[in-house]
Amino acid sequence: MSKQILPQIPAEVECCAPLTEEALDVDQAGDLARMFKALGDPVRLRLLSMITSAPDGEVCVCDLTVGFDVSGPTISHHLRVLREAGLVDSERRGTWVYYWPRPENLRQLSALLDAAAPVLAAPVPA
Amino acid sequence: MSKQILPQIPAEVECCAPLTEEALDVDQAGDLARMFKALGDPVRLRLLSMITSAPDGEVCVCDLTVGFDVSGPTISHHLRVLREAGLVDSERRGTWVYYWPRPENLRQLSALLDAAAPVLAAPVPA
DNA sequence: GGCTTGTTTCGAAAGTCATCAAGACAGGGG
DNA sequence: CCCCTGTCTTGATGACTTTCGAAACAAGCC
Repeated sequence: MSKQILPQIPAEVECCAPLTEEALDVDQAGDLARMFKALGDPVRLRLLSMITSAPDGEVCVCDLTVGFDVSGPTISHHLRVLREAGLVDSERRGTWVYYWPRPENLRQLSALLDAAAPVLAAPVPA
Repeated sequence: MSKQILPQIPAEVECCAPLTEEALDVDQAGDLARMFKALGDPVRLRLLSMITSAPDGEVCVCDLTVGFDVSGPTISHHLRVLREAGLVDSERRGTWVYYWPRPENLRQLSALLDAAAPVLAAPVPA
């Protein structure tokens, strides 16, 4: 898995001017938006949460298909989107395929949003 | 839907772990996915970064339209998506409209991603 | 009142996405 | 070797998104 036939896994995006100091440039915004877009679907968000909350640090696809009202191919499609966005990685071991998170990219998104939330309580106009 | 084609997980075994974890439930995933989806566009990400990095804590729309290759109506559309997702808020004051961030929701997303990034001791399979 | 500038809404064209069914591919076991 | 189960790819389709120009709305100024 993680086959190179499919292009464009952001290996690891350069880190990372704090959002509070300077606005994103166009290239950064493109890479980051692809990761956020991958999170912008309820099925994918639940899949990721199941992957990241697995006690073993990885999950078999056979455990992911239960509990969703969508077909197997659709799950597979969403897992591919998550993988190509750089949020998870996967590997076939024997009969089953396992997925695990890529913490470096998840943390990058987290740090970006944390920096985006103003520290001082904003003097919000009424 | 599609329940008919989901084969029951074989009674067996080591593949299928408990799966009774604290994964997101369906309602949470829907709300959160709407916010992530709003971030999943490069133009919106740059808009948000300009809003959150503003020294005054807010930005006039007239300052946001410069620096983008898209038309005014398109900027307005993206700002509305960010506002309806709960990531920013806005107000008209006289001639101009101002936008500012909503830190509580930005921090919620940040915390979610931070929790999703495993504590790095995870024995990631080779 | 009418003009000017800033912002949003409307309507439409082009592109992207989620989803399914059907079938292909991979690996284990008879 | 063929079959069975698990997972992925293909191809199609309906829904949604991005974007625009044109028009509407809002507020200030002559």
